[in-house]
Parts: sequence; structure tokens; C-alpha cells
Amino acid sequence: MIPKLDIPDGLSRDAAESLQGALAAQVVVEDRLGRIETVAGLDVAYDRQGKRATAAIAVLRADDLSVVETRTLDTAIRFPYIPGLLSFRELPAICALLQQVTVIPDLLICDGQGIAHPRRFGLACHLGVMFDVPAIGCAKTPLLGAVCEPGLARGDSTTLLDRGDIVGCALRTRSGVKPVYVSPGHRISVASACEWVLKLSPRFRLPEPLRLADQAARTAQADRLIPHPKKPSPR
DNA sequence: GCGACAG
DNA sequence: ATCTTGTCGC
Repeated sequence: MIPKLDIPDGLSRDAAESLQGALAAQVVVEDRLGRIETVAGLDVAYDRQGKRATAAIAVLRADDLSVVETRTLDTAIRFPYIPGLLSFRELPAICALLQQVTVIPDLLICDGQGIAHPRRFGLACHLGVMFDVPAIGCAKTPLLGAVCEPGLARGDSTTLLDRGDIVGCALRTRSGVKPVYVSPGHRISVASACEWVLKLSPRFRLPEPLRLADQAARTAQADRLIPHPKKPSPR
């Protein structure tokens, strides 16, 4: 599958922000899900010098959370980390990786914000719009918004408000553990995004697809420094 | 102007 | 994100 959009190289900060403002109009914050059989978690790990990035994807079956496939890809970093412009740093690697996957998953979850963003166009939105696939942003800390502490039980949540808009929610996926910050990326509502994240987090704080992708990215990053392939991938 | 600021 | 040791708790 070919993404309908591309991220130019050597983009200036101003140009990147303008691009977000324009692309934000394409985001659909309503449920346009279709049948969801596979869900994928996407994450990126970096080396110590901040030169190379390893993107990882973990594809799971939505019904029983069994792993369908895990894949990683190493690339050079071309954009610095700037709050609000994370997608320009991580998407090149993620997109390249996603294009290697046999079948694009029915729902994507990434480590970062969706519309809970200054220009309503966080990483999850950019990814979702590029591939025109339902996407959810699930961050470990909020980027903005008035955040109230949700109840202590698993499933408790509070809405994330910013400039009069409900942009997501703080969701407790594990009793007594810090909540995660969920916001729609594309083709999904705040309510559905929260439901999916909760459903995908039966045991740990982070949804299983994201947790496994995070794990895969770090392992691959470590193996890049010291090749220790215990389980060589087939082919 | 000052502080905050996903990964 | 990454650096970085031990430690408390289920």
C-alpha cells in the first residue's frame, strides 16, 4: 500500500507546522472502523547518540490478542524532537516499516497523541491520514489539556479538554497505576478509542500491541549494537 | 516575557 | 527517547 502523503526532507519548523494545519482538515474523528480483525502497535527506539532509530510493529488478532507478526526496521534520524512535531521525527521510519507488512492492520495504535495536540494533528492523526486507516494515540503523559485525575479503578476515565474541545481522555488501564492518555488519531471517536485501549490492555498499563512493539524496538536496537540473535527470523 | 512541552 | 542502582511491592 502506498501512502497518499509524503514527509519532505529538510523541512523547517514553520513548514512542518503549516503542513499539520493543512492536513488536520483531513482527520475524521468519528467511527469509520469496519471489521477489525487485526490491531497493530507501533513504536520507535533510539540509539544513544540519537543518530539511528528502530521502528517496530506488533500485529495482533483483535479477538484473542495473539501475535500475528512482529517486525522492525532501522533507519537514520532526519528530524529533531520538537514537542508538537513528533510525527516528523518518527513517521519516516514507521511508514517505511508499515509498507513492508503484508497486510495493513485494521486499527493502528501509536505511542503519542492523536488530536490532543496544538493543531489537532498528533502522530496518530498523521499516521492514520497517511494510510487512511483507523488510528488511536495512546501516550504515557499528556501534551496539553486540562487533565483531571480519573478514579483509581481499571476503566475509570476523565475527559481531556483543550480550548473548549474534548480531545481525548485520561484512562486508567490498571487499578492504582498511572493512567494513559488516549485521543483519536483518525476514523475513530474518543469513546471508541478509549474502549479499544481498555480492551487491548487486559494486564498491563499499556495496550498489548504497543507494549510488544516497544519491546521489539528495544530488543532490535540492542541487537544492533551487539548482534546476539537468539532466535533468527525465518527467511 | 515566562513556563510547559508526546517520544 | 536515553542515561542510570537499588528497591519496594504484587
